Parts: sequence; C-alpha cells; structure tokens
Amino acid sequence: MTRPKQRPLTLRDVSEACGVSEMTVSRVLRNRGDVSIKTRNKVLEAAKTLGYVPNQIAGSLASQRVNLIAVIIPSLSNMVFPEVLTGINKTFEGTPLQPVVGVTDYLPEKEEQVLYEMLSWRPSGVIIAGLEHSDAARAMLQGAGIPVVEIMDADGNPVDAMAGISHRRAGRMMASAILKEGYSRIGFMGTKMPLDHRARKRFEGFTEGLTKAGIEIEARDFYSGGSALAKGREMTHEMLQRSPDLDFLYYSNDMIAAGGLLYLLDKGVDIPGQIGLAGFNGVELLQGLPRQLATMDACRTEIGAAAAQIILDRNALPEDADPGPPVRMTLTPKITFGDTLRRSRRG
Amino acid sequence: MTRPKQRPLTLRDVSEACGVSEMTVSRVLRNRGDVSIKTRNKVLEAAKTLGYVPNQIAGSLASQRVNLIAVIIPSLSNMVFPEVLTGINKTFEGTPLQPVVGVTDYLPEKEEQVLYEMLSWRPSGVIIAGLEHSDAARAMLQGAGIPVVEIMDADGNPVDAMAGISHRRAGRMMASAILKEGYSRIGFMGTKMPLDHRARKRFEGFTEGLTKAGIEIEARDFYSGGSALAKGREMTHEMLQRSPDLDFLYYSNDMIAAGGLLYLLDKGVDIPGQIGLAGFNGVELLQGLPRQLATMDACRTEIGAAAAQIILDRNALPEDADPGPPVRMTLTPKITFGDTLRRSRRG
DNA sequence: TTGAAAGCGCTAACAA
DNA sequence: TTGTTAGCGCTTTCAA
Repeated sequence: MTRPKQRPLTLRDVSEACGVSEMTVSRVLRNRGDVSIKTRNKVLEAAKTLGYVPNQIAGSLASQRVNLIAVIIPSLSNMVFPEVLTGINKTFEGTPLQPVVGVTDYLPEKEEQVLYEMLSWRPSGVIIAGLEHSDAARAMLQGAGIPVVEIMDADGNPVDAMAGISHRRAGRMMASAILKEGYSRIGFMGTKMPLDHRARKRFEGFTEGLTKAGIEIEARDFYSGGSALAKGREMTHEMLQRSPDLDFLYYSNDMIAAGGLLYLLDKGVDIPGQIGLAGFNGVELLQGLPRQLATMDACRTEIGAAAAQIILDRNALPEDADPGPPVRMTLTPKITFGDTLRRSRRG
Repeated sequence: MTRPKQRPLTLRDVSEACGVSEMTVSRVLRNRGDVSIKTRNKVLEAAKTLGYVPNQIAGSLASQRVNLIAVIIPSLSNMVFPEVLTGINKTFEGTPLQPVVGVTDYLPEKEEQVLYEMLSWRPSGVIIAGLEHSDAARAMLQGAGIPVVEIMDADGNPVDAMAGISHRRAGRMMASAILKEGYSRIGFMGTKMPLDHRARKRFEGFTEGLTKAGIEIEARDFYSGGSALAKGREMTHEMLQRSPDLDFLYYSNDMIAAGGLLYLLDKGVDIPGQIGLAGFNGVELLQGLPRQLATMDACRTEIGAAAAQIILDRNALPEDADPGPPVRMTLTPKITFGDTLRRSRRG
C-alpha cells in the first residue's frame, strides 16, 4: 500500500522476505526444477503478499527467450484486420506466446520502422500482412533468424512461411461467376489505395477474367476517405448517371457495396434482375441488410489462426532441428451468392 | 545474407566491424552525447551494412527505462476500441512511446492476467478501459508506480488519472431528449452483457431519466452474439409484436439500431413520426443509411488522444517532481438528432 | 532439493 | 570526444 513507488520489487525482495535464495524463488515462480512443497508455499505467499510482478525484461535477457510475436498489419479501422487478430489471439491462448501488434497505415516506410522497432524486442516470430515489402524490410525479416509468416495474400514470393488467399484468383472467380449469369455491362468501384496490393490484385484478376471472355469493364471509379457506406451511395449514383446501362456492379469491399445496395433499393431498382451487385469480404457485421449481398469470404480468422499455428509449430521444434521447407498455405475463398447476384443453377 | 541465423548481432559486432568502442557505437545509435562526425559515419555505415538491430531488452534493463505503454481493452470486434486505439496511436506518433495492446474479452480474470503480463514488461504507463477492476487488478495498478489512465467511463473512482464520459449521464440525456419530443411509450434493446459496465450504466441512466418524469420503460430485450444488424431487425420485429403501441425505441448501440431502422423502413413505418429511434456511439461507418440515425457521440478518438497525452505529460516530468493531483477528464457527449428523432425546436 | 557464480547485451557514471 | 567499469534483474550452469 505505502511501498515506495519508485523501485519495483525484485526477486531479491521476495528472497529476503521468505528467507529462500533468489534462485529458488525464481524456480518456484517459473515452476521449473524440483522445489519442496514447503519452500514453494513460503515463496508463493511472500510473492503474493508483496505483490511481486516478475521482470520479463531481465528474464528474457538472461534466458535469451522472448515470448512475444510481432504482428504487423496495415490498419485497425478496416474490420478485416481485427478479425485476423482474433484468429491469432485464439490460437495463442493458453500458450506462452503473446502477440504484439504494430500498424503501418499501408505505408512502406512506416512498415519498415514498425518492423525495426518490433525486432528490437527480439520477438520469437513475425506475422506480417502482405507479400510486398521494401528491400530493407525483407532484409530485416530474412536476417532476424526467426519464423516469419506473411499473411492474407498468396500472389508473390514469401520470405519464409505464408498463409493467405490468392486475390487475383478471387477476382477471376468473381468475374466468371458474374459472366456465367449473363451479366455483361460491368462497373467497378473501389478504394483509391495504390498501396493496398490485395485490392489491386483483386481488381487485376477481375479485369483479367473479364478480358478472357472478351469483355471489358465499362466504368470504374475509385474513392478515398469518408464513410464507406455513404461513398457507396454517392459513387453508385454517379456511376449510373454516367453509364445507365450497366447491369452489374462489383465493389472492392462489402461496406461500399452495402451503400450501393441501399441506394439502388431506394431507387426501386430490381436487384439482381436489372442490376447485380457483389462485394468482397463476407463481413458478418452486414448480415441483416434488406438483401444479402453477394460476396467472397476472405478467410480472415482462419488465416490468423493458421499463421499463429505455423509459428507455434516452428517454436516447438528443438533448437537445432531442421525446420524443413517453409509452410505455404493457400486458402480458397468461396463465393456467397446471397440475393444480389442471379443464380441460374446451383454452383 | 548467409550470416548464421542463430546469433543476432550485438553492439560488439558493430564495434569490431568499425573499430570503435561499444560505448561510442551505442552513443551514435541513440544520438546521445557528442561524437565526431567521422566516427559517427563509420559506425552508422557498419551498423547498416551488418543489418544491426539494437536489443531493446538489454537496453531497457540497463537504462531502467521502457518506452512501452500498456493499453488494455475489452475487445477488438467492437469498432469503438480500434477507434480509441487510433487516437492513442496518433498522439504517440513521433514520440518514443509505443502502445502495446491487450484484450480482455470483458472478463475480469482475463483482465487481471493480461495486466500482470503487461506489467511484467515494466511499461511506462497503463491505459485501461473502464473503472471496474478486481481488487487484485487495482492493487497491481496502484503498486506499479507508473501513470495509469482509466478511460471511456467517468462514473466511479479511478485509481489515478481518468478520461471518459459519464454513461449514466448519457442515458439520462437521451431520456430527456426523447421525452421532450413527446414520445412516451418507450422500448429498449441492448446487448446481454453483464460485464459491459458502460452499457449497463447507460441503461440505468436512461431508465432513471424516464422515471424522474414518471415514465417507465414498456418493453426491454437483450441479446448476445450474432450479427448486430440482423439482431436489430429480429428484435425490433419481436418487440413490436408484443408491444405494438411503442412510439420510441432506444438501442444500446448504433449497429442494432441500424438493423431496427432498416426493418421499420421495410415495413413502411413512418420514422420519426410514428416511431422514433436512437442508438449510441456515432459510428462513422454507418453514415449513408437511408435515414441518419439519432445517436450520441462517445468521443472515442478524443478519449484515446487525451489518455495518451496524460501519459506523455506525466512522463515528461522530472523523475522526482510532484505530479500534482491526477488528471480527471470528463468529456461531454453530444446528441445527434439525425432523422430518426423528432426535433420540435433547435437544441 | 538448494545455492553460488557468471553473464545475457546494453547504458550510466565516471575517467582519460 | 572517447573509453572503462560496473551493474540492470534475471536465468544458466554447475557445485553442494
């Protein structure tokens, strides 16, 4: 209660309080080595009444082991990333490993800086979003000598392990699903994020899929900032002003797609007859819209869980064991047709 | 490239590579003390070509300073918390301080555990959501000897500093705004979260406000799990089945309120004439709904920023300075009337 | 089952 | 401006 604030307690304080050597106190608190029940209880009680909290900084330095896993993601405002974190957290629950999150705002320089700061804590692994990194960042990842899992993307060359989906393929799949249903005058709306490589790849895969069938996108529009729902309304309005003949609108995420959906329903447009719609992500948040949006599941929690598991497995290996070739896990997203994409036959 | 993976580089490696003492290398890398330009450049180059990343664990142990701030929140799935984090991040940007996030899932035991783990890294401050903590948790916060800011709530007794809003008052304010507009048959829908003290206080303040005007809530319903939007639809449907005469529905968050709104618009209900609606939070995400929802701003990013600033100020104080009485900041949420709560006159 | 000594990689304090 | 010395609070290793 009135313990001097300045100096936190040390092992020595506990040792003195219970008359047991620091070493034995340490053993008790870590459940390591054989300690007699009697000593054990003495130590535990002293630690508890003093309110001792071990110093991991000293512990990690001495043991050369750090139970931290660096998790590096572009953003927290896009629900996709918190969901990945949830998957990671769940898998690490009950293990000694602890995720520590860094946010890059989609900026390569910031990614580099965050990575540097995290590596300076000598974590036992890195989980990092995306496969595109600056040379310096790749060098750091290579040189750290710890397991690295690049997540959420599968189009490119990972430094080490990988767990993600192919966004290019996701775009192509959506293109072919749309074409199969007979839509042909297609517009695209997405974020203006030159640094969101996954959104870009999805778009590329989508146009590629259309092109292969001899179809070109008729309209496209990109936005940045603002509420996605409101943007979806506005942009859909504007796009249909300019190109009233469109019969399908593909959005780069479910939130703007929802905005578009609400707008079109307001206008009394027949969906999916007159115009079909699709988004991307399968955001649970949005179930409960007047129509269920066609979308694709990006396997977010699975990816988080898989990445965490890869790290766990690698850390379970004995120090000098050969880890074998790095795990490369490509998950396959599935299309949800919902009520906004015609479905002539069961797919 | 082919450096043996096992041993990370140390200051000594850099020192040997450039023929400068470890101490001077350390000085250069921390920009501390006077070092000649020539030596400086030599060191910097050596560090860069080797790819040296300093070891903060050793550094923090030696200097007895840790640039980490523990941030403890109940959840990441509720957008409220990522928004608070954004405010915290922004304020710490450009300072040496780094937030580290822990998630409690609204469970007191988990809060205790997360707090213990974070304190074992000897952070320079704690930002923690809520004012309700177990005795053990309060004891740890007290004993840590570092600045503690409890955030998001102002109804209760903080251990140290505080930055939040009074949820009880927020509930009362909404009650009086609703009554002023002549609504009188009122239903409430919210999450079934006995451990979400802020939601509970809002509800208590709300009923208290009604009671003072001689009005009782006519219907109430609580849910747990599932998509909030979908729940809002369902629950609104069911509540109006049971109590068709309600003229106002107050929801504990904007997401279920949005579900209710969409449902009522589907049914062709006149809003806000026949039934008024209000939620809580001012989630920017939802701008773009067919009607703008009445809600209250919970000042999330401001709270995050304020908390971070309190920590910064406290850390800027000289070691032995008297910090004075702890900062207690109570922000005042404002009602947004939107289109779902009648407004007879400008407020 | 317990303890003593050495040292993890760095920085504070002081000396040159 | 640079270098030397002595720890920071733990854990590893080895001895008792």
